Amino acid sequence: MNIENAQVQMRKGILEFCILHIISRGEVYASDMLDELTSARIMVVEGTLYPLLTRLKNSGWLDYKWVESSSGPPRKYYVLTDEGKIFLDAMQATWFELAESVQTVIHRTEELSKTASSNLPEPN
Amino acid sequence: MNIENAQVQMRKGILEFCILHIISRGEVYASDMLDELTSARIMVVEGTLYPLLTRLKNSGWLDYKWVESSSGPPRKYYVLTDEGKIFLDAMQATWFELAESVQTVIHRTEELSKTASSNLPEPN
DNA sequence: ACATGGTACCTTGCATCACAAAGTACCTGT
DNA sequence: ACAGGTACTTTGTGATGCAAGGTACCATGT
Repeated sequence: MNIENAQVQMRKGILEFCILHIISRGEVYASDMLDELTSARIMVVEGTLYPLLTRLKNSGWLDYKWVESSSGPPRKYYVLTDEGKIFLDAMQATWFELAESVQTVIHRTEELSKTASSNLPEPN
Repeated sequence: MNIENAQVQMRKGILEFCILHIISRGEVYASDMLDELTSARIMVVEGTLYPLLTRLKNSGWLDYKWVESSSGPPRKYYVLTDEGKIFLDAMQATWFELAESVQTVIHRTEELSKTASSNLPEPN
């Protein structure tokens, strides 16, 4: 295991949440999402995004329609279903709770590192 | 896929970070960690924690020593190695960047939902 | 000595999922 | 017809969370 791998792990699940968010704004297709995620510094590649979209579609949270493009092959434009909106709300609540839990852990470490310093050898 | 599953996914990777944080405070054994994580409302079970500790140990970020208990079997007390401290710092930076990226996505959705309302059908 | 219950750590097997890589298909310009 | 760009799809691999079951140690009561 290395740091890159750990960073990837940390992003899992968050990705799903961010993609739902982007789709909630209105109809978008995959390349739109890639641009948006990249600009938010959340790196994703096609091999991750397309299977993820298919999974969300099969779960009933997304729907799509084919739209002809004036330059290139047709595109799948995705929208959130009503169920998807409910799911997104639940994910957002989970995100805030998780962020708060992590903050709790970080904060407690900082608190304890003050009081616990008396147990450590003195610095040079 | 269901909401519970999605919540589990979202927690992946974060767990590793939180466990390193807890160990960074001083020597602890697995049950200590479970208590601490539970009190921060981050649910973990033994089947997750033990393999994770083994992985972190094998990666060189943790070390442990056996300590006799006055009541029960001996315990493995874990500490961070120097490499582990560096890794923890990197994980913490990643966490803050990730939280900021997610905040960017949420914020942009809120902004666009204001201006984009003119494109939607009027409510009844 | 033996059984029981509690604590602590470990292992196996399964399902999920990110990702790389390779493939398919459509459109435009020359 | 061919080349190049865009868009979507599929296959295979490796990592890993977790449920379930297992092993081992200790203290207590009889």
